[in-house]
Amino acid sequence: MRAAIAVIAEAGYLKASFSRIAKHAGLSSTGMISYHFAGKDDLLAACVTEIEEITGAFMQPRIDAAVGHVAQLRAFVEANVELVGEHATELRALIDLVKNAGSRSDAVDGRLALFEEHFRTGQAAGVFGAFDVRITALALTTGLDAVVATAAANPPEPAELTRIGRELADLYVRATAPGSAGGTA
Amino acid sequence: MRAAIAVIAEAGYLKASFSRIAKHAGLSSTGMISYHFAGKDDLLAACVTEIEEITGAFMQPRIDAAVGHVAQLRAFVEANVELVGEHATELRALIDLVKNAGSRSDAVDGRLALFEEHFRTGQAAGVFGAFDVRITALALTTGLDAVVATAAANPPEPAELTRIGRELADLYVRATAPGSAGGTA
Amino acid sequence: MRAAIAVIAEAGYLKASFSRIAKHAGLSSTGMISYHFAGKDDLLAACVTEIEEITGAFMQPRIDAAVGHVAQLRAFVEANVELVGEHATELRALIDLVKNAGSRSDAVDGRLALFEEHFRTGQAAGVFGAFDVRITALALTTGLDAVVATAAANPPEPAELTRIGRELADLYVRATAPGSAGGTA
Amino acid sequence: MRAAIAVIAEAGYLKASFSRIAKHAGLSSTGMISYHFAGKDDLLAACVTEIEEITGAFMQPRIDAAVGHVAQLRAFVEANVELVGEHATELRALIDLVKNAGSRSDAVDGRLALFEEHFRTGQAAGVFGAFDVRITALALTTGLDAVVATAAANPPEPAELTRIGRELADLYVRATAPGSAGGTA
DNA sequence: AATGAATGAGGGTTCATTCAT
DNA sequence: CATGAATGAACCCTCATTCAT
Repeated sequence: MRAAIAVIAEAGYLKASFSRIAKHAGLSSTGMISYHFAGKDDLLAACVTEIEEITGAFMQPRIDAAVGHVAQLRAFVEANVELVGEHATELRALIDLVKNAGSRSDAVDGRLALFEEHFRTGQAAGVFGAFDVRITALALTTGLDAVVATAAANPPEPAELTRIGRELADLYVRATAPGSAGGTA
Repeated sequence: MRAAIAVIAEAGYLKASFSRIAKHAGLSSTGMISYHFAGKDDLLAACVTEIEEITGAFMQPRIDAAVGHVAQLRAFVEANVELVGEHATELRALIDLVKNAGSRSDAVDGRLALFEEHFRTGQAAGVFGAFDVRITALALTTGLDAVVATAAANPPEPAELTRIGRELADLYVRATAPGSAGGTA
Repeated sequence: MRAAIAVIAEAGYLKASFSRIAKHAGLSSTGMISYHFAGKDDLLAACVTEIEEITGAFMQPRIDAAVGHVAQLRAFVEANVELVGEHATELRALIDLVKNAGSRSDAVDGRLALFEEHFRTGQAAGVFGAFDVRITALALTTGLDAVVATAAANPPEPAELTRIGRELADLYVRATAPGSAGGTA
Repeated sequence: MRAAIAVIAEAGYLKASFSRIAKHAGLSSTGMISYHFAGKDDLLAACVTEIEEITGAFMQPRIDAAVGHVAQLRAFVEANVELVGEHATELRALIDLVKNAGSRSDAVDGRLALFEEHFRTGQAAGVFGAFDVRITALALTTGLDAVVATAAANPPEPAELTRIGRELADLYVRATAPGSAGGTA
């Protein structure tokens, strides 16, 4: 399964065939994969779960440590970007998996809903502007993914990573801030 | 080639095989496709070009009509979202193609560079904040794509489309505006 | 498709894989079979149809030439056995296909129904005894198949074939004749 | 081994893989099956033997109780059909095994030889007609199998079972009776 | 007696591509 | 411009068998 993740990260979802995974795992045939997993979907779902545990273990504490809706948004973004420093491979795989989801996308929908809810309660608390939460959540989560994916493609140094995270967080904080924004001109 | 676009939009990049495209085009064999196009990459590249001409014809005038960096940013976003009303199929195909680009992505890189340059000159003119142009361009273009893709998946009414475009443009204008940005809290 | 029939006849239904059929047909890969037929079931159904046309062309005239229910029963049995002389391969294949039917068995059910109906009208005409038509039809058709299959396995000389047909027809005529039947001792 | 019989009866010979049998037996691996049996043929042969002991225990006494060749033929047929009431599963499996015999068919050949010999001695005793014993034995045994198989597929009530047995026995007694049968018309 | 992992072969199917017609 | 047949590779999956533990 580590092999599957590695192959997806390196060769991409499309090329992640059982053959390639088996070879990468040092197996002589694809039979063993079918033996351990009910099918390709099963394997991929297992990968998603595994990776999410890893990323969750990294990100959750940092998010919980933040106080207030804005700080938590910032923490989420920064933690996600910093994650590239420690789990670039897993992130590359995860993003590719999520992109070609089709069905296995409980995760992605979950995060979207989480953002929406976060924005909604933040708006009620007056710390976010009066934007459409669905559209905003969608745009910002996918934008975040793209930045993470790009960073994970060839990971920069930690300092640069921190800078990217802060830049993006700034961007998102600005975008969601209340105040005198967005007249038609 | 219209058939190819239709198939990609309906069945997705992954399932867009020559057989399926041929059937959709009323051809009884895949031979003709190989005859007209050098290979699969060639066909897909041609599709991208074709679609871009269509979208360009729609968007370019609206962008050109806008005056000033901010208004042009807004025009780009709104035009792109409104495009869903007239070319949902093409947009679905294009976004799927771009997602699974790999190589054919001159287009995507082009748009990214365009955004970066737009931000840079806007910053020089003092109408945008001092953000990192690369990160911002990346996050905003992909976020835009996601919103467009979601809208194109099952297109809403024109009025709703206009609203979505304005919401997203507002978000992006806020995100790129100069001023009192992103303190750590 | 002739290859498929030949392989089924020689190697049996179980071993009739696409590989074997392709090799026997002089094809270099199994792809062509999947190209011409929607699936294995499709191929096998086509074989059944093909064989039934062949056997029908041989048997039907002889059955039609017979007058009366008893003579027609005899004609059917004898024609079926004589068929071995000219189409042993096809018969072997057909019987193997029918044995492992599962679904494709319109044919087998058809013949069974035909026998039942023939017995029923014959009983009404008073030329057959008062036996249960379903049980009788079932037992006699499968018995016929077994004799044909055995003969087809290594076909005897025409004269012997004729003898076998007459013997079996005699047996069936006796079995279905009206009169002093089956006391418990 | 009981598991093997059950699986063959339910899923059919074709689908009776070691995996399925192991699962049905509550084993977590197929290893144990290969450990206990030399191979698949060995397992299947063992199943045949096992089932034949069961059926023999039921049928033999009833056959022995009958006096005279005709009565014994009747007893065999009726006992075999009645067996469905008590061992439908085993019968389904046995018939499937015998159908796809290939090699393991000592049993089936044995029964055939037994019938032939029974007919021969009966003919010598003058209680059977002058038919060809081989052809007759073949047709009647397979016909019997088909009726049993159909009954075993979804077993009817005991009374109906008795009726079927008697009907079939009547048929066979008639078919083998001596006398003025089978002129060419 | 039982497990779990591994193997190697074979299964049917789909694909992009080629080519004579 | 179009067809239809053919190729060779890759795909996911199932199988019987083996073996260390």
